[in-house]
Amino acid sequence: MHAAAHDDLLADLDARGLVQQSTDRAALSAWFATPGRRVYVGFDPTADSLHVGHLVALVLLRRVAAAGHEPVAVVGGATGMIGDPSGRSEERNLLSPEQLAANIAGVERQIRAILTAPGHAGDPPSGRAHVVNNADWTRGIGYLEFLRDIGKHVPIGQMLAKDSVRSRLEKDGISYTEFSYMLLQAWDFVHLSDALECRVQLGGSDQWGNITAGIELARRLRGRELHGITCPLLTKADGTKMGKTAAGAVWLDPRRTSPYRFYQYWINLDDDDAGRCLLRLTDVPLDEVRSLDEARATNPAARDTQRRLAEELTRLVHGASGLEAARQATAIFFGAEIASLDDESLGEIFADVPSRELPRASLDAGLPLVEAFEATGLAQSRGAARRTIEQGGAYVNNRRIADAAHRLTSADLVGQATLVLRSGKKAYALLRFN
RNA sequence: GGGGAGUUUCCCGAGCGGUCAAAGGGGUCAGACUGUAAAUCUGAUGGCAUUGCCUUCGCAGGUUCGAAUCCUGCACUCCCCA
Repeated sequence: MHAAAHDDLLADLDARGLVQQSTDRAALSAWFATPGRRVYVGFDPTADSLHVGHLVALVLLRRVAAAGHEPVAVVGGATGMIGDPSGRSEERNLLSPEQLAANIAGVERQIRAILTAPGHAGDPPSGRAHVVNNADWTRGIGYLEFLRDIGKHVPIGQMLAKDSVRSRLEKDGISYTEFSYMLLQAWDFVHLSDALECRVQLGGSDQWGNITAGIELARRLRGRELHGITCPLLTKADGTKMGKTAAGAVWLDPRRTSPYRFYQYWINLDDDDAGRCLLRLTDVPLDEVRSLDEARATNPAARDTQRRLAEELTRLVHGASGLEAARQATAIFFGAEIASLDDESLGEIFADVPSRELPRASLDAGLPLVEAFEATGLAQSRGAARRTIEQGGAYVNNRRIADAAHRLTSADLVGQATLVLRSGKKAYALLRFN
């Protein structure tokens, strides 16, 4: 990223509101004065896909690269076996080795894709990116060895003082396993400073305790000074977590969250949230962010910020083709005319909409609309379907049908065998006939 | 161990022999308004069918023409005294 290549990383993070806490600024600044510095962020493979909550960390790594340094993404093959107690009120369930392996594979693939995706102006990322698995340097260490070489240098008093541990001790307690988590992460940091000359760890504010544990360990073990920066956890104006919807988390994996729904998530954000996300999660230049802020203040209805945010992030995560698909689906979902589409494009556009197959013969006698609504799950019962229809909330192929006795026939088909039902403004379902 | 209060439809909460599928609020769904927002307003909200029928008020029995409402037993929850 040529324009940004030699910008000061710290200034960039500051300007975008991405610094919550950090170790000594002067020392950090001095270290970053040399290009090509390695900086790491850890990702624990708790699922086979990352979600929106991980975007800040991913984007942090991209900023590291943009500033002319080398991002190091650590996938927690080892730490994922233990479970990070940070920010958790309860003990986690352990993942099975098979599940963990699948998660690692999925998460690694996503990290690589994001770190190599082109930036907002289509420019490719500069420099090298490292993706490593902490199981690789943890696996071979025996328990006794670990206790003697690492555990010996970690005072229990400091461990007990960490928020993540203390809050758990005050509530339901914590297992020895999760208690030990921070030692593993601390050792990661020391190892990365040995192996890759990586001296800075970034993370969410809930990682501060784990990061400082690593810094402390390096000081005792190697007499080496490491640094850490945390960024504020991204939350929404209403206090809820970013990336949570009624339907669950918003995932980066298109099989879990389609590009359309991913795009829609950002489009639907509140003004303030969208502004903050644009600043923190995209590499849209600051002067453009500012002009969008102004545009939002004077003409919020245009929702330029939301649109821009959705475009940037959908392209980053799902690529240009994913963005195109999301836009196309958006046009259909809110535009109306469906009649001219064929079965194939219907299937693509409505990919993440529930669908139901019915025998073609059911159309011959006329399929009651109430039954169709119930069959697709758009209505929980025929009575509920009838109410929706009578209240004017039922649509067939985006045309309102207000007659509860209405029957569907083959004349209602779009393409050869598909029919699009809608309840209310946004709830769609597909009916296919064979 | 002794005394008292309770268990209602998704949630909270009225009902205390028929007019109760059960007030009110929340939630949810739909409509209007709108910026695919927030707020607000309107309607709907057990199931099935065109009057109507069926299943619901902790569980099991009973009294009654008729019970969520009365009686008996059981289970669970809460409060007070030991």
